[in-house]
Amino acid sequence: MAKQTGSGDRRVRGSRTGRPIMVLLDLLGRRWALRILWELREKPLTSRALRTACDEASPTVLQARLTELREAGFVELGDGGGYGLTALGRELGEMVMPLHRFAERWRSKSAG
Amino acid sequence: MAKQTGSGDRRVRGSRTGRPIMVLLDLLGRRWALRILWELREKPLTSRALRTACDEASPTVLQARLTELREAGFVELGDGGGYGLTALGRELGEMVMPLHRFAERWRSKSAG
DNA sequence: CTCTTTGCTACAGATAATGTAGCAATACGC
DNA sequence: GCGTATTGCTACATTATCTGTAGCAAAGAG
Repeated sequence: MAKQTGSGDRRVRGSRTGRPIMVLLDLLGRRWALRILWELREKPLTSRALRTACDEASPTVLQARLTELREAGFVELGDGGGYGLTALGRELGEMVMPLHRFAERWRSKSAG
Repeated sequence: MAKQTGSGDRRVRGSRTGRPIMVLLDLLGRRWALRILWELREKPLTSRALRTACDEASPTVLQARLTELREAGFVELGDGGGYGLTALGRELGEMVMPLHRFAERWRSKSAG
C-alpha cells in the first residue's frame, strides 16, 4: 500500500495537472466528503455525532476525510472539541446548500 | 452485503434514509462523477474524448459513472454519439461552476 | 479511582478503482 | 465487398479504498 504520510506527500489523485479545480473536484469526490460539509453546515459536531449523522459511516474513512478537509482548510477541530467549518469551509458550503432544493425537485421528477 | 446487479437494483449507498439530498451527495461523491459534469459543461464529448479530458481515467469507472449519471437524468447519450448534459444536468452544473473561482482563491491561499 | 466521552487507530473482509486489453457496431474510403 | 478507424462498452487481474467491529490514550465528572 502506498500509504499517506499525512503531512507532506499529498498526492493529487485524479489530477495530474494539479489545476485547482481538479484538485477540489477530486477532494470533494471522495466518499463522505460532501456529506461531511453538509452535516456541519449548521453547527460543529463531535466526531461521534458526525458519525451518527453520517449513517454510522466507518470511523476510518470519516477520520481520513476529516483530516483531508482539515488540511484543505475547510474544517477545523475546535479547541473545545468538535469539528466545525472554517470561514473557507462555510464559503464552500454556500455552494453545496443549493443542492438541497435541487435534489428535492430532482427526486420528484425521477422517483415520483 | 447486497451487491449491485447493475441494472434494476440500484441501492442508495451512503443513505439509509433515502433523503434526496443524501442520495445526490452520495452520487456526486463517487470518483469522477463531479469531474464528468465539469468536463461536459461546455459541449458534449465522446466517451474517448471524455476519457482524455479526465486524465485517461479507467474506462471501467468512467462507464460506471456515466451509467449512473444517465440513470439519474443528468447525462444523456446523444443520437449522433457523444455524451452531453441534459437540462437537469446543466442545472446541476450551474452549482458546480462556481467551484472554479473558489478553487482558484483556495489554492492561492493554501499553496502559496 | 471509576465512569463516560472525546479524537483517533487497527485490521480483516468486502467493495470499488486502475490499467491494459479487446469486442460488436457503425461509418469511412476504395 | 474489404480494410481501417471510430464509436460505446466490457473483461479481468492488480491495487486502492471503504466497511464493520473493536479498542486505545487523554480529558472531564463524580
